Amino acid sequence: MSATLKDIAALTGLSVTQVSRALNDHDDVSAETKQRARDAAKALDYRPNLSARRLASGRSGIVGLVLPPQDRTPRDSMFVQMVRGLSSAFSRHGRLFVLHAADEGEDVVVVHRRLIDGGSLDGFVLIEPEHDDPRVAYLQGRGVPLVMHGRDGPAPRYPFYDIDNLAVGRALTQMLLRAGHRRIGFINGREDMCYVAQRRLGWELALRKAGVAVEPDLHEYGQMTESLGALATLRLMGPEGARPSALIAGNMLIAKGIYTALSMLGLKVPQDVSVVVHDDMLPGEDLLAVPPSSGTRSALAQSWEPLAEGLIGAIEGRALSQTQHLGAFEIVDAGSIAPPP
Amino acid sequence: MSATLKDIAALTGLSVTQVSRALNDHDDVSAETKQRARDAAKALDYRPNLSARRLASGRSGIVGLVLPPQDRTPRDSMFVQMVRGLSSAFSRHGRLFVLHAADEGEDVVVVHRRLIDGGSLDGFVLIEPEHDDPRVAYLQGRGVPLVMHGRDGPAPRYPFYDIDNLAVGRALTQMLLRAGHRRIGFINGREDMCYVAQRRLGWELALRKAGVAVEPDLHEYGQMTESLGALATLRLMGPEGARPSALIAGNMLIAKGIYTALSMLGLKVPQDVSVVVHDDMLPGEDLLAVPPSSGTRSALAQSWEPLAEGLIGAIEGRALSQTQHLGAFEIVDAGSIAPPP
DNA sequence: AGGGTTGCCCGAAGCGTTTCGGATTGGCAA
DNA sequence: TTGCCAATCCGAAACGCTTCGGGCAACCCT
Repeated sequence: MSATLKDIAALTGLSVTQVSRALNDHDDVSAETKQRARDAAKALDYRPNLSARRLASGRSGIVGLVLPPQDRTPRDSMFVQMVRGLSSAFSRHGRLFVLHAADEGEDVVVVHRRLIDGGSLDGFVLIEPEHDDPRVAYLQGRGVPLVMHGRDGPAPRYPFYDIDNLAVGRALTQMLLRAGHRRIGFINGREDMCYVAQRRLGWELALRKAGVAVEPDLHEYGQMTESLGALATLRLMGPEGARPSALIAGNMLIAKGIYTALSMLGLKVPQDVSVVVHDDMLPGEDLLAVPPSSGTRSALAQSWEPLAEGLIGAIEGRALSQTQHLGAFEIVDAGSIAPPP
Repeated sequence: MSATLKDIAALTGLSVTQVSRALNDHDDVSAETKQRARDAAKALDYRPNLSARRLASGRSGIVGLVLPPQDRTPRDSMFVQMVRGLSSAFSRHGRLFVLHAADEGEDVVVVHRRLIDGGSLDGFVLIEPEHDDPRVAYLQGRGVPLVMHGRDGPAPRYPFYDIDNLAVGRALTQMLLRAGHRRIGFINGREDMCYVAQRRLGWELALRKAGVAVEPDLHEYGQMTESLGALATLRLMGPEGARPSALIAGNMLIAKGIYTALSMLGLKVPQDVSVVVHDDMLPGEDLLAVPPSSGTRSALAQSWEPLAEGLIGAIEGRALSQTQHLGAFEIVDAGSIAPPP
């Protein structure tokens, strides 16, 4: 079948040992030998057998992600984006990235366990951190490398890539405060998501710092969909007197819902209501209909490369500080903010 | 770390050989021994090391699918459906299913090759067959098992799961012919998809058999989207005289577009135009707005299990006839057909 | 009783790789 | 000369599993 180390050894007259060390760039191999081994490898179209490598060394070069079972369609296209991005990032680093969808009703931890015990995967990308995530506990308990997309708390003890969501929440709020708004509604994401809590905290801090009382009724949790945006807007905008004069949208879908609801209510942006939004810049999400909005912006697409680097770092045993990355976000002004009426 | 065969052998007093054979249910092991081995395995929480297994036997128990790089978002949610379905089906059969997204600009065959050479995957699920598919040629050339979702030609020489798309095209056409229609438009899928060609053929055959001349202008190819449905409808319905009196939609999205366009034109279904559609019964595709339509119906969700069985059959060397499955489709009457005006 | 069959079991080899410990040089200082 | 060091190399063991070939009973048939 495929060429093996033995074939290269035979061809070059070296020993299997030395060929292995040469190809893996160990440092007790002369430059000339390394070259000879590499040439022969190329000539024979050698591909290392990952199973054998894994068996001997404990590393297979394959990493993976387990898709939680419960999620529903609105996020599907994001998952495909993610898989594409991670595949590509890991492949640039000579690793293989692979996705496994957990079965309905299957415990996610058990799935990870199966993948590890099978002896096939070197590490995992985790998404959607929970508070005191059981996956983290399990993987760390077994000494299996992981990297988290997002994080639980400001300084977790695992590799991660995240943006400063507290700062995002604060920035969005401050943009509105600066325009003179005092009653600022926030239509956020699911309550159990860590980044959602962070953004809410940012909102609260900004309000307090501006001397504005925090009204919990002005904050809405929910699955980040267009209908959440619309329904929550209708609710917030209900009683004329207590209406917020500005709204923060957790993402573009929510913003879309907000615009729909506001137009139903006959309210104009920004004359009647100001709107800001955090934009993940997901492509292909049929958002042509959404008017340009001010707010914060940070491409989710830029997280795959740092995630890959973080996981590889963890696998290779680099220090925690080298495997934790914080992404930046921009502030955009697109004219959806005006002083309160 | 994890328990090995040796541990079980030590615990039971059996040899490693016999334990291996017992757990793999070979037939020269007594029932009692098998039970003893299984009990010990459970007690020690034994999980076979897939790398070692693969190395020794050539099989890892992992199968996969390579996501072609070019596809765009409308299909994303279907991919996630598929990954979920396949994961679950294979896991029922004790296999691990895994997805790898090919990188932009990467040759799909090369990706398959990497996966095989790594020595990690036992076989592949292929989707979206092309004519003389290079992936099939490559995999068959290397003796790697595969199963196709769909097929190229009526009786390909590889395992597959498909429905009889020629019959679907014919059935849809005949439903309309029986109601008296003679000018029947067909808004189909992408020309390079095998099933699209089959359905078109069914349309042609039905028309000819009914003594109706085939007018190529009444047939439209394109990416199966709502906008294709709408645009193609506007085109077909343009010149008053040559209008078809009935339309066939390749899937529900196209049907949605058809309904939108017809209502823009002020045409009513079924009084002015009859509509039939093939429904893949994909959940979560925001089709609430589409009126119930007559046509054919076949749940895509039912293909994952036969696909899994087909691939496993191929891996285990079963005969081709046992690994080729044809799914059924139903005919539904939902009142979207009337005699031509 | 001899020969064949059947049922159950085991030792050892081998899959392709990494890695541990040592072996072999040549050069250079003592 | 001797001893020592660095630079290179190699043999052999190990990873956990499957499988080939054979062994040893116990049984049945003639």
